[in-house]
Amino acid sequence: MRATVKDVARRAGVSPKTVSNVMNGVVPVSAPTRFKVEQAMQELDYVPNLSARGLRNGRSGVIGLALPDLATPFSAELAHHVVEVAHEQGWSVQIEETGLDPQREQDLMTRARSNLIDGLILNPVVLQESAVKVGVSLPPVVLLGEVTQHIADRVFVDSMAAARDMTLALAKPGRRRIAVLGINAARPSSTAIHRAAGYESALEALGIAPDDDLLIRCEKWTSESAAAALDSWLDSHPVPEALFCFTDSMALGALNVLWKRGIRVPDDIAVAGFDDVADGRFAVPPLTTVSFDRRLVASEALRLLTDRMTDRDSSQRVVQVGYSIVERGSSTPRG
Amino acid sequence: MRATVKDVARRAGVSPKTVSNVMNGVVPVSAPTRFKVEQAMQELDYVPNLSARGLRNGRSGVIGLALPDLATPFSAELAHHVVEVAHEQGWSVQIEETGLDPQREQDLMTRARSNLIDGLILNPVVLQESAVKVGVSLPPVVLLGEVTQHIADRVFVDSMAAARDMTLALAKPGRRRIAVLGINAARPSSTAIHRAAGYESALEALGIAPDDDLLIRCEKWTSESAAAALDSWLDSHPVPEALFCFTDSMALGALNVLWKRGIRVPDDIAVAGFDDVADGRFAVPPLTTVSFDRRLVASEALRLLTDRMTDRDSSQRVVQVGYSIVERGSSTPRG
DNA sequence: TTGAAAGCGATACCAG
DNA sequence: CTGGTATCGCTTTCAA
Repeated sequence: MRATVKDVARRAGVSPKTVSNVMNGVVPVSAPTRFKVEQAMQELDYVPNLSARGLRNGRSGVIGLALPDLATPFSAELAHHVVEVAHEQGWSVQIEETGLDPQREQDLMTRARSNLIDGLILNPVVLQESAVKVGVSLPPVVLLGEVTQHIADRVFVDSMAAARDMTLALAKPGRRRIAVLGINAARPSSTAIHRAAGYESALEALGIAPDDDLLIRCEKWTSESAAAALDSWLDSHPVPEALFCFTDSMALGALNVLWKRGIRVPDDIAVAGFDDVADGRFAVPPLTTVSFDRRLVASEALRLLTDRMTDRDSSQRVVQVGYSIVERGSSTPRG
Repeated sequence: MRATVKDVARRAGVSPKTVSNVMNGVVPVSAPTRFKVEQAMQELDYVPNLSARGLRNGRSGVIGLALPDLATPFSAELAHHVVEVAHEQGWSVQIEETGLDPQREQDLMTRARSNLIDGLILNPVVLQESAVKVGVSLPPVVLLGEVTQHIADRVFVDSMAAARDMTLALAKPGRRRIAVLGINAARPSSTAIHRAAGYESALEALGIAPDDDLLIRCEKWTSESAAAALDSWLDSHPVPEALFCFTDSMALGALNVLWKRGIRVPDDIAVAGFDDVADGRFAVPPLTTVSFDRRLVASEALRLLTDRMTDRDSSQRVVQVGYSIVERGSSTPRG
């Protein structure tokens, strides 16, 4: 049987309370007592039962991280940073995948109340404003991305400005037929909406008339569906001068299709993505993209979350993380 | 304040035990009683406290998944499948990263005893046999990969046979100078050892004398370090006829370096990886690789783990998952 | 500074 | 089929 505080207390000749004091280190304990207790813990190979502690404290030491799909490089890199930052501060991370199912996002907010999670970092895809409202009385939630709501704390990158800047960068050498890949008309994600808006705003600034034929739809934001979407689109459209993909994963799929068709990048078409994932840096050619500090996103999210745990009533806080346009070989002549 | 079983019981006019029976559904409950209880739960917006349940049951409903680095595509895809499979069966998944630090793997086995985790799926990099031994009396552990030990259950792919087959496939068109990338001499991982052994065994079968100059070292198995390793190696070595990278991530880094140097793939050099990650399928050119069913790895690991929870004393079980050589454009002439 | 006892919320045992 | 009651392991009043 596993040792408990009682066992440790008995062996050390003290009370359970004292053992607890030694562990938590907030109430002062005399050096000899502390030593006895620590020795007893060693001898009994004592490990505290976190379920019991969680029950008593009302806190579990675990935060939830909910992402659409852990397998996409962007989510994976984000999760990596959240896990690292959280561990540094003594938190464990429970991973949830929401897929493309709005219901799952709802469910999660409920599950978060099961007290196995002290807070939730949620990267929503299709979260409606209503879903977040349910969350008011629940454990703290920090949203990642550009969800328009005014209740939960939030960390985001200005996707619209970034998309605008990227479009402008693609247009700079005089390119005018600029297509975008990633429009998801069926259930538009707020991210898609913002990036499309940035693209359109750039066209307007450039005096380029918007052309619906240059909006390439792609419901799932994976390399695979992006490749399929672009491939079939190219069957009925001429090659544009530039292609702005709403994520790097989609851009990698696009590069593959273009290569297969013998369309040269960047000579025949410039390609850009968004997120600056590792594989984009090593793509052939290396991918031009919008870069931002994912570790900062992770650490800010965690900061907001832990702050919120101690002060549930302060007003909503929003953190904006900067970005930069990184031009690589997929949009600039080989150097 | 949150509602408890007591509140629900009071409102439904029954005892707490009955509420519990309704929830767990194992003991029969009369229809009217069940209805009253369910209504009360609805009205009070009742959500069970999992910490309390965990304390009482000795089980938390959470499994741990420990990976070296969540940001690598292979780990990410694996995690994705584990999370999905686990959720289907009602488990939550806590993610831990071990990095390259053996100490972290040790720590984990201890942390798993904190009762917040009912079992652990561990993909070790450098776990020594001793580390697993500590785990005997602990919660169930399932190891992923080719760790040579005889205590914990394990799911693995025959890396050595796969590496041999891949080397033979690369050699088939008469290629003889076949280099490998991924030797990590400093702290050899068991995976590296197996794949290197497979490579050597293939050379022997082919009657090719092993050449240490063709063993390219690379301590970290990322695109980035692979690219750096290959780049500097090429400074002092002629281009080999083929390059077998121990993971797809490394192969992607290699493709990038070769492209930058104007070395054509597969015309000048054939390239292959291992793992069949999504980005490899869309690489330029698409990557030849060793493929295996990651979802099967995940589901088998979970099955072994849950079996072990109910029967801690049965003998070690080992599941081998098959593989196949997938030849794509990086090793075969364009079709 | 330390000890004794209560209680967090859910479940299992044993009656009825 | 249902109700009381003890209990899981830890922390936290309140006293000493």
